[in-house]
Amino acid sequence: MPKLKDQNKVEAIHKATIELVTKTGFSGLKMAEVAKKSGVATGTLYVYYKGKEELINDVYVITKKEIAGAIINPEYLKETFYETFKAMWYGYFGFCLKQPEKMLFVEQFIYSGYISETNIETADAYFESLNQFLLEGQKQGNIKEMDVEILKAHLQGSIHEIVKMIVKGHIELRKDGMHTCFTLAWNSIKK
Amino acid sequence: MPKLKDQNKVEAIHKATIELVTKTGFSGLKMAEVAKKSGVATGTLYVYYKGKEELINDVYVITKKEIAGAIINPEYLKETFYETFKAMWYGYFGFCLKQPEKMLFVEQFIYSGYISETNIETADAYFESLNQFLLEGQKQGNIKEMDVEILKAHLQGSIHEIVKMIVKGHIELRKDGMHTCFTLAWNSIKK
DNA sequence: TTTTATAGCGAATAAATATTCACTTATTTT
DNA sequence: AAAATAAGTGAATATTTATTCGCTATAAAA
Repeated sequence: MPKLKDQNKVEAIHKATIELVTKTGFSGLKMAEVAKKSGVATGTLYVYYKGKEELINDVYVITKKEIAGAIINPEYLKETFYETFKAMWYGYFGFCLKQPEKMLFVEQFIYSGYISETNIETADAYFESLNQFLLEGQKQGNIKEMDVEILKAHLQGSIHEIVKMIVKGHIELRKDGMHTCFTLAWNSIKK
Repeated sequence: MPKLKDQNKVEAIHKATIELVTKTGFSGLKMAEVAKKSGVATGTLYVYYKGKEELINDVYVITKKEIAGAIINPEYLKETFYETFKAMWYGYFGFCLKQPEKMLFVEQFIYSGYISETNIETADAYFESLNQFLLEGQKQGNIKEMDVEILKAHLQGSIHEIVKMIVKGHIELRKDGMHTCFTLAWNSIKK
């Protein structure tokens, strides 16, 4: 029987793809660069993927799932809504700070049309339990009664933009900096 | 003496550039498409610009200036900090909602490295008086005392993300929807 | 009204980049 | 240890896309 595909190579290809797309966008992603950065030959990329588009779609779904996992985590379930929300917020903020390239990679695709509708739906489904959590918080009177999609957009937009500024070096995050940012978020949504 | 450059053509080229970059990113921008969309020949683009990079840089600075004008406007100066802030927030939210492609165009360039350092500085200078306004609000005790860059990132991130969701059709903005969004913003920063 | 300089054109060319393919290498099974 | 099968290679090819260039049209000046 034959040689098997190397999981390390797959991961190296994914990592290189994410980092390069972050810098250049999808159209700017060069297969030759992905190959070089991940330590394989260009031809090898076509052993793993049909082409550039399939590669991107695959990485997109995997990354979205990983992001969902950074927000939705059994460990974050606490006694009160506030405590759980706080754990989730810190979980996601921390993830973005540690791996901003994944946050940026996923952001790239809002209007691109490169990700297939099916893959977008698959990825969105990972976030369903977050909706449930927020709706329950509204019902219990913990947070403002309003369109949950707006709430999520507001919270995510704030985190993403702040993290971007930190990564760019425009903001220096001090000791209590993360808590200050959390307070902004909580004060905006609490009832 | 010769024919003069046609200002209508310049504007058509800018408009086409913004709309196309929004969809495809800088690397995905095709000169042939810019030409087609703006109703000129590809060769004409090179009468106006040295090449793709110069075109992008030019449009970037112009668009950043326009965005600054949507936030910083003498008409927005009111009696109280709250009222002025509200006018500015509505001004910018309204601008993004009306011309999301300009918001998205400028967003594209955070990590791209396509905009020259000089042009970034030129563009950033347009926002200086916004910093002054926020610092004054902190001194007067109207809003939280914290890094103004974080404040701006938080507010901008929220607006951008909400507008993106509206434009994508994921959120439907009802009668009082804009006010709901404003309340999120104000509650987060007020003291 | 003639001259002249530049706008404007778009097919041709040059440059960049995705993909293929004939070949080599490694691993598993027999 | 030989055979078989798929991974892995990277130079060659195909495709896409930026830029150039010889030409025409037009507006201002003489």
